[in-house]
Amino acid sequence: MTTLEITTQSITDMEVRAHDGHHASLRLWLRLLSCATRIEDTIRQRLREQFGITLPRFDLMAQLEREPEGLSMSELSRRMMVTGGNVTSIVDQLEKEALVKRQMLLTDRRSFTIKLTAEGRSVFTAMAKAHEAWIVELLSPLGASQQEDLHHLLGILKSRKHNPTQEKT
Amino acid sequence: MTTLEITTQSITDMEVRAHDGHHASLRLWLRLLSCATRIEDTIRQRLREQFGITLPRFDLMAQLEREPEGLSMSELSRRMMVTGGNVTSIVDQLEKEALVKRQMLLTDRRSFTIKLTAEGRSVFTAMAKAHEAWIVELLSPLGASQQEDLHHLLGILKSRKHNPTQEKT
DNA sequence: TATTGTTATACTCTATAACTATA
DNA sequence: TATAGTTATAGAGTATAACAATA
Repeated sequence: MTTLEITTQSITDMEVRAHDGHHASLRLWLRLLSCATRIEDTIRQRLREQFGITLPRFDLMAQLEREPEGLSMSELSRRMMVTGGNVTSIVDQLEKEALVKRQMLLTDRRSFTIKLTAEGRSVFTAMAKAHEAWIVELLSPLGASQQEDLHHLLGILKSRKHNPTQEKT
Repeated sequence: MTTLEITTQSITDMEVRAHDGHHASLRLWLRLLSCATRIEDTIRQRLREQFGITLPRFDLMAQLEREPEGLSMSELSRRMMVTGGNVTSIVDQLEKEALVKRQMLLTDRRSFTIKLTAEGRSVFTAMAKAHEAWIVELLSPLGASQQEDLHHLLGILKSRKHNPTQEKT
């Protein structure tokens, strides 16, 4: 992409080389972002059209699906990386649709456990199946070994922690 | 990631293999999404903290920066893939800050051309420079040749068109 | 009639901060 | 005091649809 052409004038050869590397990184980033966004938008749209659900609600249900014992609000907040108030509203909506339930805790009356309802579990299973098929379809331009390569490269990229709230150097 | 474990019981070996491939695609997708989101969030946060600007406004300015002749509202809408009303509000905000300007068109009095102001251009240059350095930093876990590999693989992924509003097969 | 752009409205997600109840 | 969760508020981005002006 040429979205971000540099406007610097009169630079040396070394700087040119550095800028070339910079531009390569930029192009890579724009391509990465574009791939991810396009797939995400497709998923988002299909989830809404076919199941009347949003991605955050789907994600919250996915968190619960893998934890049959349920999760507390604060744990959901931590895992979904959003603040508590937002979890409250997402859980409210899902509870209104009887897809999840709040369960009192005997040990701590401030807290409770969020679980999928039976219906929530069954609905989620259907959604997850469709979701998985969409992903397979959308990634299909890449063969299996290419997907492995990509997985590996992204693993390296992911390995370095980005902690924007704390990192300073 | 194991976010979306399948709950199907009693499946045959072939189905297991298919599901393994499916799971591999899912894991790949979740990793891709996670990498993109983490970088994007970091960029978003730094743009706001250091320049008081949002990503869509930055993106709109980037579109204008590469088109010295300016762009119409509808062309901006097309390129940014958002509806017209949203472009109006983003341009309104940028115009209020004197970073872009609307310019009357003599040939069509319904339309006009959006351009960066001199200040907008200078501000954008500074932001783009910082932005580029952030990208270089955030992609630095990967070496140059790994970045090339990643770029290539994503190119393949991107090549297949996803047109969610039209595709039907 | 079709197109350009604006306005109005509504919805979702998000963060922040004040608040209640409990530990 | 600290923690769990809720509520209230505000802001951004988005889509849809009705609208005015012009082509």
